Amino acid sequence: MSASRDALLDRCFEVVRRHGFSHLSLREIAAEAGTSHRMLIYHFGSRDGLLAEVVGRMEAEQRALLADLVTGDADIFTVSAAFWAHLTSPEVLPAQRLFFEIYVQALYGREWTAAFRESVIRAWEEPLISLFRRAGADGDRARAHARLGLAVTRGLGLDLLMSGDRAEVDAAMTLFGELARRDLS
Amino acid sequence: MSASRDALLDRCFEVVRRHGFSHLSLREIAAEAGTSHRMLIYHFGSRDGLLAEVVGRMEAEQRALLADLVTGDADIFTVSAAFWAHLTSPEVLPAQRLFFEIYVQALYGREWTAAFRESVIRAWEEPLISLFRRAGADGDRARAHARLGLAVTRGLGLDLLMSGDRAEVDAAMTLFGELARRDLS
DNA sequence: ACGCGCATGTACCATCTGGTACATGATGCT
DNA sequence: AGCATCATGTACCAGATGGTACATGCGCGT
Repeated sequence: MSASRDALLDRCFEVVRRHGFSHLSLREIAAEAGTSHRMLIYHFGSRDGLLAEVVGRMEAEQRALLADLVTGDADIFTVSAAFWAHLTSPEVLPAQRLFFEIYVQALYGREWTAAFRESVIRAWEEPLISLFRRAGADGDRARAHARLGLAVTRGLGLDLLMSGDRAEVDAAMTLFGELARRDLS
Repeated sequence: MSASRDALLDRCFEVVRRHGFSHLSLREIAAEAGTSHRMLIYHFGSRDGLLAEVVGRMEAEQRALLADLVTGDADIFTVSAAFWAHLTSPEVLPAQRLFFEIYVQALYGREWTAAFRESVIRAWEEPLISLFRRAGADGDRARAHARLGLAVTRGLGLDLLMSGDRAEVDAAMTLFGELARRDLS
């Protein structure tokens, strides 16, 4: 794809990451990204087209993160801790709002979220299950642990975003780590 | 407050519960509720005013539910099970989308979500903590359990809404129940 | 019966929306 | 040098948006 298009998408992604999208018009996104709405239509076809690509960018980031984390022989506890530390770091945390904003649009069945809908649960399932298997859980239990761990991460992430109570949310995550560890050994 | 206004708000709440709000204009909400946008402005002042009242309605429902659940001498496990059963019942589950949609708008600091922002974490904290205390956890641990339990409920609720995998999500919730119970006895 | 306040309809407003038409500048390939 | 492709600007469109002005109905207390 063309370089200018990529650069444009980068900038739009940054804009959306910072401000969200649901209350931003095409023109506002364009202005914030330093271009005209005409250009966004030209490159992405429509507002939804642009949002679909932005979502794609976010998915790609998540996949990269996942690949980064499960590499090598790290166990589930190490991976979880690194994942949580990453998600709640000051640079990444604000971007989590965007994740949930997209999530909600996906729940309403918006077409441009199709790819997101496919990946948001499934992409994490297999890698997590195999990590839990390695930690000693059998089939169904590993699956339940995977699902639960992901839910805890997202639920506590939401709490942290809303409340800002980092210490208390971290304490809850630590508690969960204890509970899970106890079950697996 | 006037009866017609209340009835109108009821209907708007139903509309929003079913379809969400972020992609609905004032006129569309009005049409769906069987009135004119003129009337909504008249009664609620503005679109945001209407949304603020809708959010108030949702908060009231949640408070009523909470009061209903913690009544009497039920322990935390009974309460949690009842809460989860309620949230995931076929009538209530779709309305959860709305909860998360409001949540996201609150994360972006929309003014009409002020009341929601105040209550969404705090209203649940104290009652849950005292339930966990009764179950044998001391101060900080009870607090961490409360926070974690709420996060699990919301995280798994999100998962269920997205994936529809009721059996697997229920299994994860059951697993969490086991883990927590083991810690508390 | 009358008046008053709540409720409602009609018509309008400026502004913004996503999207298009058309012309023109750049940029590189042959 | 000339041509084609990509990129971009300007101007426009029909329709929708939140909100307002003004008139008018309807029902109740007196």
